[in-house]
Amino acid sequence: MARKTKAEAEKTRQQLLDSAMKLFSEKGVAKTTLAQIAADAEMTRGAIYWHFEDKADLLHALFERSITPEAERLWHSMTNEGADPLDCLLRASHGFWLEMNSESTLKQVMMLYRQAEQVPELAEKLDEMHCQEDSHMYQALKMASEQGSLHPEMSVETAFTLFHTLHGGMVQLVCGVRKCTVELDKEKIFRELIQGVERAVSAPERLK
Amino acid sequence: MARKTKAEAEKTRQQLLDSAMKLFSEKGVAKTTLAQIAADAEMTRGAIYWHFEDKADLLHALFERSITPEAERLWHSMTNEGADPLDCLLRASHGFWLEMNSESTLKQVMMLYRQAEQVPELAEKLDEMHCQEDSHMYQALKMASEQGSLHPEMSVETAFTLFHTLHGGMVQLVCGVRKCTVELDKEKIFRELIQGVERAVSAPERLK
DNA sequence: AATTATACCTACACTTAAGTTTGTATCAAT
DNA sequence: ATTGATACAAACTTAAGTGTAGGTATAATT
Repeated sequence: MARKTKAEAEKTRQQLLDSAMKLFSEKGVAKTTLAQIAADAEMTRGAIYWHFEDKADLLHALFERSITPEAERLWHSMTNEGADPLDCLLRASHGFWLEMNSESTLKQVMMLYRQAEQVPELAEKLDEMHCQEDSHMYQALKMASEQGSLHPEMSVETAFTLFHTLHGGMVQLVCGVRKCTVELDKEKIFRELIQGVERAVSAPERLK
Repeated sequence: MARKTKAEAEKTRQQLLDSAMKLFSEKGVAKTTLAQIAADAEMTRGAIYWHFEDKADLLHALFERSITPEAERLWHSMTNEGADPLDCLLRASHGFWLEMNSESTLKQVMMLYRQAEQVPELAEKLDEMHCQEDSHMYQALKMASEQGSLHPEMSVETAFTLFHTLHGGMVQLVCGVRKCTVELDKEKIFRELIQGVERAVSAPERLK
């Protein structure tokens, strides 16, 4: 076997990316070898080295393909024009948690995020994206604060930290090996959690 | 150079553990070689293989030395007999965050926790410890609930998840490569955060 | 139809880090 | 004082994974 048409070549490239995404997010970048990826895609390492320069380049390509779009989708849901900014954030968080808890690509992407921390090259890129996300969230909270939606003893920075930390914790809870002893109805818990967070950040008068 | 007295040998063993702790928590277990550890301790790998069976055994010894004591210290602070359980938890969380934010051994230990996830051997042991911690936190919250300290729309499970997730998020925030764009007065933020969490979980009448 | 560039596969060389063996200087005990 | 056990160092072996050079069949180009 040998040369294929351009379309076919692109298809194998995508398969390689699929397999890489699967294995990287499952076992981590460090513990996944190029041979394993090639095997999963029913190719050889030769194919990988044809389409990508090396392992880092492969990871980079994965970012370009799936992560950036997911990130954009995420913060679009946070900044729904017109609507109440605090409400948006709460809804977005709720949606985020629910989606993380399913077998979504978002979850896979988040798994990759964690793995990418190890690779300095990509850690920078991640930081950039995180900065943008953070900035959007911060802006939303600032708007909420200016509208008087925040609790008087809850500064914008604290509210930001609360959401920020909760998100990180959720990712860890779902993606991490860290099993939680207490298994229960996630849907209900997430709903109650959001309500709790609302009590934490909202101005009293906002909680009708 | 060669044989030393028992005291001296024990000293090098401790130095090896120190160096391992330092490098493991800094760069991760996978990316730290035994040669680097030996070099940092101004020894050779021979010394490591004398005192420990292999890399995993070295990690295991690190756990025995520092992690278990730290864990016990932690959940003792959560279950202060007599005092209001919810108050205990809130105080413990506050202290945890403050300590995590300094250059404490607790922080190093938490860094190790994250790294240990990669090693299946240790992941189990970690799970055990986490289960105990979880169990203690859960019990404290259950007591609080029975005393009517929890908000009517906040189940024990949800409160548990909130603390659990916040803790995980804090660890990630402090230990992770994930830099936070917004730098600010941590002391103030932590204080406000705890107050926020209290509003989230407490029964209305408890917030005099 | 002949040629060239593409899209791989195969095999091997190179690197890195773990693990093992051997050597050796010294402490401790007889 | 000799001997054996100890506490390492240094050299060697092994294994795994990366990177690369060469081959090859076929699509694309002329």
